[in-house]
Amino acid sequence: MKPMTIKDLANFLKVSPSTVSRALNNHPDISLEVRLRVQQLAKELQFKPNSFAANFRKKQSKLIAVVLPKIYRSFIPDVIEGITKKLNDNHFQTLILLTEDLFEREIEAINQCCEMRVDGILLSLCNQTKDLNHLQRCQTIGIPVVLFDNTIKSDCFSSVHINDALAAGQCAEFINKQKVNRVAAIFGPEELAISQNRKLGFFSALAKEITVDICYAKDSHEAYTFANDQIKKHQTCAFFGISDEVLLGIVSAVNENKVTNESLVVGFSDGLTMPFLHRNLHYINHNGKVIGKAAAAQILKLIAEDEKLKEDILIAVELL
Amino acid sequence: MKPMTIKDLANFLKVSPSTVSRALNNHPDISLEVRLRVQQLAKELQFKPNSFAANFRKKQSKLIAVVLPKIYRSFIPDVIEGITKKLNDNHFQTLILLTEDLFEREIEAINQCCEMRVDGILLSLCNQTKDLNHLQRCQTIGIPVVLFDNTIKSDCFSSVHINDALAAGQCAEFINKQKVNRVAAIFGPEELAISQNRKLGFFSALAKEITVDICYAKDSHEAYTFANDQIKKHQTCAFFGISDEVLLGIVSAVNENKVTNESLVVGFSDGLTMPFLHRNLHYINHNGKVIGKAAAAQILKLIAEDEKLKEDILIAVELL
DNA sequence: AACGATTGCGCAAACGATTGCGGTTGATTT
DNA sequence: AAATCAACCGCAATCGTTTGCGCAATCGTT
Repeated sequence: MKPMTIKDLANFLKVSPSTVSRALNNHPDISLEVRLRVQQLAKELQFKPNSFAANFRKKQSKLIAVVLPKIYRSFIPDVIEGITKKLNDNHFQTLILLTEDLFEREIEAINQCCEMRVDGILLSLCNQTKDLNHLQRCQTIGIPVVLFDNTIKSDCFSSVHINDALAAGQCAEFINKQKVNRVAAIFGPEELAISQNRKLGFFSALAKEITVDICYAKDSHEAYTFANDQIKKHQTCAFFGISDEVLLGIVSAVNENKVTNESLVVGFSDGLTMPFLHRNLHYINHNGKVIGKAAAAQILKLIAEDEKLKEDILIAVELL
Repeated sequence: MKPMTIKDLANFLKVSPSTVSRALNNHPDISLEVRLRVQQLAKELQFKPNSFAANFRKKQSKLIAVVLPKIYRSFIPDVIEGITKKLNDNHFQTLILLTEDLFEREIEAINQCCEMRVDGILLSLCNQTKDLNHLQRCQTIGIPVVLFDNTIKSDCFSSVHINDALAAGQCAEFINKQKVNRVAAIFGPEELAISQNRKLGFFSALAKEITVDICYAKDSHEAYTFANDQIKKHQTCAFFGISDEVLLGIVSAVNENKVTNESLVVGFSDGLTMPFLHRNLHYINHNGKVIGKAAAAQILKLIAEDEKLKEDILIAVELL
């Protein structure tokens, strides 16, 4: 059955289509009486204007694309929830594009966004991405972009993340106070900006007399192996982990070696899984929902404003 | 700067807009020569037709909505990845709508889908949902719907999930063989279909002489508390957990009571986190990616077909 | 050579909502 | 009483692409 159009309503009510349109949009030109009559019939008939036609005419999609490498088990789900909630409240919808951490797929995704005329892009870069040239097209078309989570420096695009160096420094200072003389620090892939920043912050704050064993782990398993080795070799009992995935490996090794209670584990976590597994875990609460909301808020701001200005937003975190 | 249109291209090439359109879509009516000329210029100028206009005209959005309660830490991220990958390969995009496990929000989401004219809906019900009346509108408009994960019986809509009862039965049989006489079984919220099905399958397969202590846990913490109690009360050393979240609570309790090595843990898991934390874990590999792909494939099939037929798809699983 | 079939392209009408502009009322002002 | 003005509503163009139909040119057949 062919769906109703604004014309059908207009014919039925003996008014013009333009009047129906304006009435439905609460345009002040339409008298209260007519407006109510239109709106009521629309409600009764469950009529909704074809948003295709409207968007086409108004040149807006009410769509925000979220482009990211993959939906890791922790953090990212929260980010997405934060984003969609914020966007929904403002009558925008969330589109998910996955790059699988491949640069070509990122380019492709960005192009698709342009073709679909999304109103904005929230982008978490994949690790191979070294520059932002592929975003030029967005700039010329005028699609605002906000970088989040995995970002690189840019003087064109807004970004949202936590102050990684500062937070890692807090972790180091906490370890300083614990009177340990050796710590195993496990970061993510070395080329990641996030790894670099946190490493810098960690080292510049850590007491000089503490020996550090470093590892760059790409997953839980590598973290586990390294932590296990360190325990066996040096009886290490203090650990720093850059993410929930890494922390999982650490805690697994600690448990298996039955040194759970003597061990101190510090790192970045969303606080939803890991504290269950280790009572002596101290973590920077890396709350995805907050970041997602902030990123969404920023893109909405950019859409609303005419002159797009860059703005780097730092989310405050605390050590729990 | 105003973006290029098909007319601009046409003027430049001294052909009609219709020819450009057909050339771009590889319509056989257009000679190879003209077709190539058009396509090359389009490539050079990075021209992409306005998909709004095209979709509007063709009455299709190339959008599939995924409607679900929330993005839990495990399983769902994989489902989403499976879906988007499959859809992307077929030139569809993924829209995420979160219901927060609220029935009103589910209705709202479905309505939004109808208004946006999505081409299909993948729906995981929220727990309050008791019937499928709110999907009627989709039926009359002709938007295909596929239920996945959390579903209820329906004779109109296709569904995709694993054979919960059978899989739970496999778990029970495994426990039967282990010569234990007591097991703590932890399910999810009692009203959930998934809980009911797995419980039924589990009990009908479990040896009669084994004593079962049941709990319905809504999160890791409740599972932990119950498991902890059971260990203290009955020295329970065999556990069944319905999900990764529940298993996390179990393993946490087991570890804390230092009965890790003596304990047997069986349940449903995606196999990505839990096997790390407990070496003696046997699990039904509840692979989200496979389910996501199957659901996406089904919705694509429904879109392609003219007469929408219902089909319940059972994903095979194995005990690892 | 005459006639039907095929190929290749343009014309113009959609698709459904929005919106600038202009026209019709009736009320208010001078 | 004429003029001014505001309040309301309709006309028609518009957004950019697709597509049914028609027309001309070319091709092949008897």
